[in-house]
Amino acid sequence: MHGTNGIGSRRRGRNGEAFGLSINFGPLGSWVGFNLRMAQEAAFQAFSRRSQEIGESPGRFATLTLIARNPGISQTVLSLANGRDKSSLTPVVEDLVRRGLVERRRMDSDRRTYSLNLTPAGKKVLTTLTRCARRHERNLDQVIGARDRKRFIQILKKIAAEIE
Amino acid sequence: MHGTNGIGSRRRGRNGEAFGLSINFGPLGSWVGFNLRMAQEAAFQAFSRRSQEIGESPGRFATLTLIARNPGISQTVLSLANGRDKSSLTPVVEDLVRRGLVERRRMDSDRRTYSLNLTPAGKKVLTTLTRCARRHERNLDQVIGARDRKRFIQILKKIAAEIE
DNA sequence: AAAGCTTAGTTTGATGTCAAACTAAATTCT
DNA sequence: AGAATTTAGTTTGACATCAAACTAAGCTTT
Repeated sequence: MHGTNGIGSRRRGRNGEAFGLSINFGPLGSWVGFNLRMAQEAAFQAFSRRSQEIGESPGRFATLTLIARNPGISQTVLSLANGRDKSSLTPVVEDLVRRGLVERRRMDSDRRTYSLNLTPAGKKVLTTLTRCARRHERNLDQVIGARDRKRFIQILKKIAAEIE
Repeated sequence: MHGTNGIGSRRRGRNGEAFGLSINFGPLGSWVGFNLRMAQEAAFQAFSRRSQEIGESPGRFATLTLIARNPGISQTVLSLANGRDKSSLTPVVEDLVRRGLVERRRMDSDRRTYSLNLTPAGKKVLTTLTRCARRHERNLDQVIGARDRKRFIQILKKIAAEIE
């Protein structure tokens, strides 16, 4: 605490941490919630820039990966896996289908359910996006350090799974 | 990697991690970006629920804290500290002023700039919110574990500051 | 001191998101 | 079998956010 936290000290980070002014963050500096948000935002922005360079929206990446890894997955399951509400998925899938990256057909067994699969074009786009994501990850790894990386991810998973 | 990651195993988490189905997360499971997003989302939802119980929006909390700790702060600096675009702050400040939690007056030295301060009512609300946030943090601490907490926050800060 | 540049904040338009209401299909109950 | 309930996906309405264009005030340069 008095851990004012070093942020106001001199950085040229992208979003919120650039200023020579010294800000008093009070308790925020030592709270997980706030730092989690700042880190997530920064990482997202970084990936966003990268993926826009190759003309794709960053949000499509997890969606395409999940479809690739779980062929025939339904929208509801996909939205759960992806941590978004199913209603958010509707326009995303629409867009992916429209652009010919995903194929979507009703299940025979249950005609409410859609079955999603990547098209060859979708696979190709995913390959490109994955390369891009790998560079991004390598970058994050450098910041985190190989020593802490595994533990760090473990904690993130634990938070996602267990927080009340 | 083969760390398919344990998520599909059995959880009742709030947002995206509840399902008995086993999903193949592919590389996502071991990537920082994805796990960061899932953790942030879960933590945010948890705090959101708590703060709504006391009738406040979760986003107001950091804003009020920063104003309290930096009396007379300007909107631009506040938005930087908070990691949001200055344009996002406009309606937030409007709302806080309207509800009598924040006082905002033009600076004498530079009449473009606003000078923000908490009103007594604002201080009171912040006290309540802070109590609520402390409970939330205690909860997070339990999940993270005292041993790793400090290092974990350090890494989050590092990501926020250094990621390209 | 007038012209041009910079800065603080607002407005506008696009996105992404959630939650609740809705539709249609499937299942369960009696 | 018919009614009631559940489930998959869509629609709608609210909100948060960003980025770019804008306005007004201040600063700089000549």
